Amino acid sequence: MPQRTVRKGASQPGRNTATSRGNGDQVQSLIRALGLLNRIAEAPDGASLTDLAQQVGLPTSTAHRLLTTLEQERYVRFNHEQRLWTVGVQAFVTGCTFTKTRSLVALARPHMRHLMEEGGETVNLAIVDEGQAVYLAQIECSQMMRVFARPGTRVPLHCSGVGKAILSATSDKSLSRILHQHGMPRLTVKTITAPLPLREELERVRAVGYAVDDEEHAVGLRCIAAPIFDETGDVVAAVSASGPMARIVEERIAPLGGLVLDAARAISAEMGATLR
Amino acid sequence: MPQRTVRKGASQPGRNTATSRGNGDQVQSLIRALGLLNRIAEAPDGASLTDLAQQVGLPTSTAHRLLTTLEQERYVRFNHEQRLWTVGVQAFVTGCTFTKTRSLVALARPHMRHLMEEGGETVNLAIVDEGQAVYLAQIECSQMMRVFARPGTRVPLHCSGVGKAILSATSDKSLSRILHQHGMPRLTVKTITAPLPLREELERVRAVGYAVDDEEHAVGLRCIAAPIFDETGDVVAAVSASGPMARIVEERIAPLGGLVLDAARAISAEMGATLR
DNA sequence: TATCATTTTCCACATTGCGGAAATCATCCC
DNA sequence: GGGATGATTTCCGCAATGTGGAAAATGATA
Repeated sequence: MPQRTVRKGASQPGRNTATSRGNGDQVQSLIRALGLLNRIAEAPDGASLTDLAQQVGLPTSTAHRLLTTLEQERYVRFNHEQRLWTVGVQAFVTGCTFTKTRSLVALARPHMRHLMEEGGETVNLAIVDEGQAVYLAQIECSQMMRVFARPGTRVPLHCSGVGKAILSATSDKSLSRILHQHGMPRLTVKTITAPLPLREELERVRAVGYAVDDEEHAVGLRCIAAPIFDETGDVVAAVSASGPMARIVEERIAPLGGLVLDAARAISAEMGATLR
Repeated sequence: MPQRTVRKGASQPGRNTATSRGNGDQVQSLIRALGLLNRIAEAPDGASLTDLAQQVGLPTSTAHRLLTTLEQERYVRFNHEQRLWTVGVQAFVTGCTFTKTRSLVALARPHMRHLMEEGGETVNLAIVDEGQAVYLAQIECSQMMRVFARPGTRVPLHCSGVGKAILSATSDKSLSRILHQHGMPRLTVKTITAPLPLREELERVRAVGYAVDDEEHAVGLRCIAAPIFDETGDVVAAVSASGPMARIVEERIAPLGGLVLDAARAISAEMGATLR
């Protein structure tokens, strides 16, 4: 008897009269295909069919069928020489329209540019999603040594400038939930990895208005960030200016923090937030 | 008897013994879901369920089921107030990894930056896909008046700088196929809308090495572009510098063209192309 | 409150997606 | 070159899954 993966709905096994179907059910093949797509996106230089099939727990034939369908629609590409699957053009085209729908990016860009010019450092914009930050846009500074933070990248909240800025304006209940869900993995020796020190740190952030990430995410990197609010008063995003420790020295933190805070406030204001 | 959309394979209707299945068949529900996703991406500010269902030719119940599944995986978002579907974060995250896999972007960036600094205009990188150009990356200049060309946007080849640069290095056979497939829609009064003048124009492009888009795509916009080749000698992309007519005056075309050509050659060289 | 226009849920039906197995294609090692 | 290994691609019978009509909920409009 062929073993079938049962639906999420978890109907009693054995019983399969038509009426036993769960209610909140979704399209299986689509969920599986998107799972494959996510895995491909996670793999830095592509993944092979067998790897992918194993990762998502599907027989290769099924995975192959889904992949070729995705390929037909140009959401994935198959490199015949290397026999690796990578993300396709159409996924890029579709994905890029995300920022178009969020007027946030359009509103923020001029302020980000201004901040880059005043502060002289690369400026990033990130939004909150599922307890993580996602970089949306970047204005690069013209220095030789620059910070890399590709739009579309996810970063943890507990150990990044934008993350701490966001958390500083998050309710304690949400904070606990996020920490519980994602934990506090250590990325560098300076990463804060316990809730209590983090809460103390967030208290400091609230006091000055901006967060400082001091090599907590990557060695040699300093980052200053402030939260952005929407018209309901909720945090929706954060702006940051970041650069190498060698350039953003101790004395520059306060003035740069002021500039970042100004930019964040200006963007919040455009979003319809009432200044506090 | 419920009417079912038949598969691509086009087996004889009525006959549905197991053996009648076509060979090149794909997963229907996935194709439909991606179709919906594409439509959502095309709609500037989101689309309603009924609109979407109508556009892709599906009953609303089916469209709704697919959409909620896409939503569950965060590939689309549903705005409850406006009752509109828009592209979701995960589509953005996945789509952004496309540029990571193409080392082209990484190789090109430094040269693009250099070109922007030398030329003082916004620099774009676009690749060829299905007879169109897709903007991949942009380095903005610091002028107040800047050109907008969002990465992920598709543009026609016959009426854009990058497009003409690409076509200038395309075989005549491919050129005919592309023109036949996409036509030559008029975007401005200056758009070239007939094959013969275009071929003459491409001859001029080949002679000087760079293409000039003189308000053919958008009024007031001038754009200078050159093709990028890979190690096999095929065109894979183009770089461009673009700005307002008022700034890129007649006398600047030649020097700027030289800079653009230099950048394109440098990137081609990094891609392993042998200079001609 | 009544009417219309959407969205969401429900459910029987059979089409469509599934996966084991076999065939094909590449690559490596003797 | 042969043949063994590991991957991809095709095949095909089975029934689970996706489908779409219709009805129920929800919301907007008058």
